[in-house]
Amino acid sequence: MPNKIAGALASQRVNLVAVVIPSMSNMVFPEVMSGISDTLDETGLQPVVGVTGYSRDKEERVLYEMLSWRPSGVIIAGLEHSEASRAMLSASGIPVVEIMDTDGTPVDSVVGISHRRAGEKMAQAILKDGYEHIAFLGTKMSTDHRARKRFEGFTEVLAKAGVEIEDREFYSGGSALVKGREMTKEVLDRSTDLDFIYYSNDLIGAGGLLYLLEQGYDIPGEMGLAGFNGLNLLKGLPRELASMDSCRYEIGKTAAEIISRRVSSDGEGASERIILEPKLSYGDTLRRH
Amino acid sequence: MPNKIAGALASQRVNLVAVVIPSMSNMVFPEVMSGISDTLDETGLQPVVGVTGYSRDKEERVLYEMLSWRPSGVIIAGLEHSEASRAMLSASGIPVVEIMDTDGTPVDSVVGISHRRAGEKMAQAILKDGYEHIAFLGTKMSTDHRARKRFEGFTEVLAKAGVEIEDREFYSGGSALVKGREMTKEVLDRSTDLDFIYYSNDLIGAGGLLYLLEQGYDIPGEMGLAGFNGLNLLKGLPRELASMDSCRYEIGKTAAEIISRRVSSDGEGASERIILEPKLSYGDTLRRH
DNA sequence: ACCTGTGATGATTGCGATAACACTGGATCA
DNA sequence: TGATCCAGTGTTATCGCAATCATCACAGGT
Repeated sequence: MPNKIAGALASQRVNLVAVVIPSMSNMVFPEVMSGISDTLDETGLQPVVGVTGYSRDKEERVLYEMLSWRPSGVIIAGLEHSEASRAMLSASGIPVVEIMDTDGTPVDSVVGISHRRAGEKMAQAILKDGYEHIAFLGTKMSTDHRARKRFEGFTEVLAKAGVEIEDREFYSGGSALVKGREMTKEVLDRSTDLDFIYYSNDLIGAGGLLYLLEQGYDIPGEMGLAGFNGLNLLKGLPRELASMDSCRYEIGKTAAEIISRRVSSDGEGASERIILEPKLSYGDTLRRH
Repeated sequence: MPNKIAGALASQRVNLVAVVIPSMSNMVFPEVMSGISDTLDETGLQPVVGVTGYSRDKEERVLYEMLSWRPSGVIIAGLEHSEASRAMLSASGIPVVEIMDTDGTPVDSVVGISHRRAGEKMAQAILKDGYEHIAFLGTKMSTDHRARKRFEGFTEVLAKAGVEIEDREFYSGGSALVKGREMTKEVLDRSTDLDFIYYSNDLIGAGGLLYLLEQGYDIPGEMGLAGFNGLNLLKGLPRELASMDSCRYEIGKTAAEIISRRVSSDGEGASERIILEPKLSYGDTLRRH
C-alpha cells in the first residue's frame, strides 16, 4: 500500500477537496454531501468534511486545519466568514466554492439559491392566495444568516403590499417537531386572527401542522402553512407541507463540478456564480387561487 | 501556514482518525459522528469520514484510500467486512474500533449494542404485554446486517414462547414515512387479525403510526407498534412511538475514547469489547401491562 | 581558572514517493 | 557504417518539515 503522504509531498498534489459545513445533523447537509460525493467519485477527488457547529471561530480553525493539508479545492457553506477565513481562502490559491447562499460577495465561485428571493417568492405566493394575517416562526437568526435573508425578503414583499407580520417567534435547540408545536400554540394563543404561518424550516412546520390538525383547523382554508427546504423525509405526513426546494443535491453536484473542472484545467478558469431557482411546492397547506 | 503533509511525513504521525460509515443520510450516523467529534476535539485528533453506501466493495476501496493516508486509528461501522478489508485493518497496525454492532468477531476493539439482544428484548416486552399476532416490517435485510440480527433475536424469543411472525414485508429506497404507510396498509389488508407491528426503524414506524391513527385504530389497545433507534427527531408526533435506543452518541464517544487512549499510550493497550445496553422506551404505542 | 552539566541554537538527516534526468540499446535513416 | 532518435530502464534530486545531532554559550561547583 503506497504512502499517500509521501506521494502528495513529492507530487505537490492532493486529491482531496475540503468541505466545510456547519453540521451534519441538519438533514440539509447530508444531501449536499451526496451531490458532492456522486460527482467527485468520478474524478479521483475525494471529499473531506469539516464541521463548524455554526461557529465562526470554529470555522476558522477547521479551515486552517484543512488548508494546511493543501487540498485541491474548498467547498464551504455560506458567505459569512471571519476576515481571517476569507484571507486564508483567497491566499490559498486553490479553487473555492461557497455554497447554499448567493446573497453576498463570494471569495471565488458561488453556487446556491438566493434566500432573499426564496422569502420574496413565498410572500408573493401567500399574498396571491389571499392570506393577510401572517406570522413567522423560526430559528434564532443571529447565526442562521440564510433564515434571516429569507425573513428579510419575505417581510419586504409583504411590506410593499401593505401587509405586516403580525407575530413572530424564535427558538433554538430541542426537537424541531416539538418546538414547532409549542411555538404554534403560543403564537395562536397570542394572535387569534392569524390565517398564515411561515416556518423557517420544514421540521418546525411539520410540528405546527400536526398540532393544528389535532386542534381541528381547516388547512389550508382557515390557516395556511409553509416551511422551507423541501425535505422529502417528511412526505407521508397527513398533509404535505408547502415548502420551497433548496436544491441541495444540485448545489453539491454543481459545486463539485466547478472544483473538478478547475482542478483538471490546472487552476485556469474564472470564478463562477451560479444561482439556482428555488421551486415552490404548494403541497396541501397553501390554497391554490 | 505549515504544510501538514510534510510534517506528517517527517514525524510519521498523522492526527487523523478514519471513520468509515455506510451513509450520512441515515440519521443514525450524524449522531455517532457527534460523539466522535466531541471526544476527539479535546485530543488533537481529527475525524475524517468515508462513506461506503452500504457496499462492501466500496467499503474496501474507501478503507484502502483512507489507510494509505496512515491515520492514527480507524472507526468503522459494522462487523461484516470483506476478507481484504479485515486483512488491511489488522495489517495496518493501528487501533481499530468497530462500532454499532457487537454480534460477531471484531478485528480489534468493538463498541456497540447487541442487535440480537435488542430484538429479543423487544419480543419479550411485546409478549409480556399480551400481544400475540405479530408482523415485522423492515428494510431488505441482505445488506442491513443489524436489522437482520434484530429480526433473528426477535423471532427466536417469539418462537420459544410458541408465537410465530404472522406476516412480514420488506422495502428498499423511497421516503421512509410513505413506505411505512404503504407497507402497513398492505400487511393489514392481508392479515386482518394482527395486534402488533414491529418496524425495523423509527421512520417507517412513524409512517405506520400515522396511517393507523388516520384509520381510527386504537393504539396501543387494538394495535401495538414499535420501531427502533430512539430517534428524537420524531418526538412531537401525535403519539410517541415505542422504540429502543441504539446509544448512538455514546457509541461514538466511547469509540473515540478508545482510539484516543491507544494513540496517547503509543499503541499499547489491549482490545476492548464494550457492549452497551439498548433501552426500551414504551412511548404511547405499547401497552404497559 | 577549569570542568561539568544544562539549555539554547543551528546544521543535518531522512521520511517515501514522484519526476526529472542520465543512460542504454535497438531501430531507422542517410 | 555511423549518426540520430526513441523507448525503456536506472538513478537521483526534490518536496517541507521533524527529529536528531553537533555546537556553543553560560551557569554553578570545585
